Amino acid sequence: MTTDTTDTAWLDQGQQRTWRAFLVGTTLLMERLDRDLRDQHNLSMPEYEILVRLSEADSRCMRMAVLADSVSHSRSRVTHTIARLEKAGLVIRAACQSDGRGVEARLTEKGFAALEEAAPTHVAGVRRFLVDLVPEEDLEAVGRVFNAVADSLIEQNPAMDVR
Amino acid sequence: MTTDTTDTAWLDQGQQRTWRAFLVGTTLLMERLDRDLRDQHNLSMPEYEILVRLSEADSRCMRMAVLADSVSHSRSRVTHTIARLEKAGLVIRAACQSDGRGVEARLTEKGFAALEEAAPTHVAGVRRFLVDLVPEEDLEAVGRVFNAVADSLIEQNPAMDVR
DNA sequence: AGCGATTCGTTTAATCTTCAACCATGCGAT
DNA sequence: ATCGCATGGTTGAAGATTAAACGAATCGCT
Repeated sequence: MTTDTTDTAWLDQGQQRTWRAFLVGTTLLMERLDRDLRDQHNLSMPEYEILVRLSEADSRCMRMAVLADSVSHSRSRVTHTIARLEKAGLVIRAACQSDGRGVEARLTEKGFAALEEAAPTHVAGVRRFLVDLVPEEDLEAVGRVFNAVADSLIEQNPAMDVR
Repeated sequence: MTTDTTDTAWLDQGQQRTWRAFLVGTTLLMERLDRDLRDQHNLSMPEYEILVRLSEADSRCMRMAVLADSVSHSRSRVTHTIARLEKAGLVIRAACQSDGRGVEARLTEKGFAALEEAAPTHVAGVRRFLVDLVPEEDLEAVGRVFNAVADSLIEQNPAMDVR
């Protein structure tokens, strides 16, 4: 924008540069982590994230809605993702005991094994392309910032296992 | 992961929390900015980004490949995005003078107007859900971090208009 | 108990992105 | 000149995500 007849509070040059670096950086980072997982372990990032959450849950099993909230994806999306994982035999679905509407997704042994295999690749990527690249205090700042962002965007969200 | 027979350099708890906050935060942030643009201006984030780049270029016109590099999207993706924008009349394509293979995308008046309309919405969102939420020095850290990330992931990329 | 409003999860279709194959042009060496 | 190869960009199909509509079960209230 050059001439400006609005009263919009534009970003200053530094903020602008930060914002674009963020956009480009995340685009490249996500793409790279995703590609590595796909090429080496036949998993996408979203699929991997789901497996991680399940692996940490009691009896490696979670309700669909809780799972959806924990990764901040839509329920529809999680339904599709779980469907794929189920087809691959990494997860299995079962009706929920306590709530007739509910469905629980449980990690299979095969799913757990797949996660164990993929994890080192993923973590190495996160280190190599992010964590090990910058001073610890900058990384901590990133943590503060995105916690604030997430908090400000989560309104009606009971499942606070998010972080 | 609980028991660990690998020699993988796992993330410590703080790094882990940072990483997850980043994932969840960016997911929610992007989704929100995208939704706002769509609802109010019928533009997606990627489309908006393309329009921004074009608006800043000489004669509001760029080669496809340069455009692709500048937003860090695949060429195929940019082809599709530009096709949509062209159908909407916001952009027009023309053969490149100097290089018979080349195609230039030029912002139309209508496209420029659409961008002028959408920009305040977008910037307000970036402020509200990111910039205004955190101390300036934390934001600057974010800039440093993602510049480093982008740099480390850009190898063979001649177009350095990225930032 | 019964009724309306919510919540849960799925489904289908539309939209967007990725992937692989492809043609045309330009470049460099011979 | 011409051959081989790299680059620029598009295409169509496959894959993933979003959006909207839906049925089923639960909850809250009376």
